[in-house]
Amino acid sequence: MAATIVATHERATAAERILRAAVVLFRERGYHGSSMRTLARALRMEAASLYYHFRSKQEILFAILDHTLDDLLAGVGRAVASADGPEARLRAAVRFHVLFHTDSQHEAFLSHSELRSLTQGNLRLVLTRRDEYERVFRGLLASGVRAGVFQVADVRLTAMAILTMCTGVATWFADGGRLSPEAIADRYVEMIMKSVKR
Amino acid sequence: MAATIVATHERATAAERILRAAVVLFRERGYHGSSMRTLARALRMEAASLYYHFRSKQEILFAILDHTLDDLLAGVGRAVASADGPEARLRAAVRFHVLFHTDSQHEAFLSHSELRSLTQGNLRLVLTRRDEYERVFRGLLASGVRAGVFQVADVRLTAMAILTMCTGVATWFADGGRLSPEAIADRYVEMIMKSVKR
DNA sequence: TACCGTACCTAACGTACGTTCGTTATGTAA
DNA sequence: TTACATAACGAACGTACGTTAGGTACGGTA
Repeated sequence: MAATIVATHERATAAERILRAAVVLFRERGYHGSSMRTLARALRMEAASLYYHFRSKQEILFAILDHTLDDLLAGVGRAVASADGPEARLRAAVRFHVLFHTDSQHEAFLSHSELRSLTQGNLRLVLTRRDEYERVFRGLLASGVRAGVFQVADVRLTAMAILTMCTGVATWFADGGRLSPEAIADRYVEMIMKSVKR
Repeated sequence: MAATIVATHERATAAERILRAAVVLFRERGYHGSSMRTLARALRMEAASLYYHFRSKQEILFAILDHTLDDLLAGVGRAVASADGPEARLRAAVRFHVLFHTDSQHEAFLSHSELRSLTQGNLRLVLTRRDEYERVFRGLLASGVRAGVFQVADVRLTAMAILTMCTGVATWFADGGRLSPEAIADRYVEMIMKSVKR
């Protein structure tokens, strides 16, 4: 499945452990609601020690979002390449998108909710690549329309609707809840295909 | 249309002006990223003066979310009552939901993004009523399924998908952008109806 | 054995936070 | 004129913030 920020199994480096703890903390209390001291406490360190691994709190947030975008772009690329034809490709892309938002739920959530906590320069870097990600979905829809298999009134709007719908999964999904990630992905794929098919 | 927190036209009371400025500020920088001094500056007051109108910063956030839920519940009630039959009712509810998220964009955004900044007691109050709102949509879907006009694999999941999709509008909608609120609402209604119809 | 980089520590810096206090100016009713 | 309510003020409280400086223990390498 989608790679998380770090390999979960091997012995993680200190920087990786910090990023993972920060993801959980930022998700729970938000970037501005989390302090370096709280983050350090979760790692049984002192706040000052964090500065050996990261230059600033902002750099930690940016690293999280940057790695998450790496995974998103690589994952959707793999998904699209694994299928043929607009319909199968959109299915694969949507499926990946949903599964990413359950597997890397917290990272994915932060990638949307904490954009406003980025400095201007970091925000630009993140937004550029997020646009790239969105363009993939617009492209899939457009080629399906050209091929005559999809019927959508507005490609841009539909892409946005699909993405925000799946992105929303990260806000309510609960591990061990009623539905498995696979079941959710399957149903989301069906709903979306039904609504875009000619 | 959906009532905003305060009447926009008449002379607003100080408390109303504070809430409106807080909505904009919290939306831009988040609750924890906004200080009472910054909020006061936006209103050309001193931070201390805010405490004449509100007991605490938390009370300001809660007031915003509480009023927003008032408007949401009242609005969806009106929408549903204005139509007959599961299909027309769902159309009306979705339409209202989308328009609320363009008209009261910032309030709506905060109602989702700043839940985690509420104290435990305030969170409980808000969540209880948000559940009530969600139940309306589940009820509409379920009665459509019973009537044989809808076909959905999982009512709960579909309701969640619909709501988060429309809620997402508040994250990207831009006043004066390419599409009017009405156009967005119309298209969202069509996409959703297409995906739930038998 | 001497040294060096790694990974942490304690202590402190200056700043900003939410909030409280006592005070003041203005308007209104008795 | 007195009395009170309203709505604001400046100053200060104690606490917490992000960050920096300087020091220490340790494991490996020359």
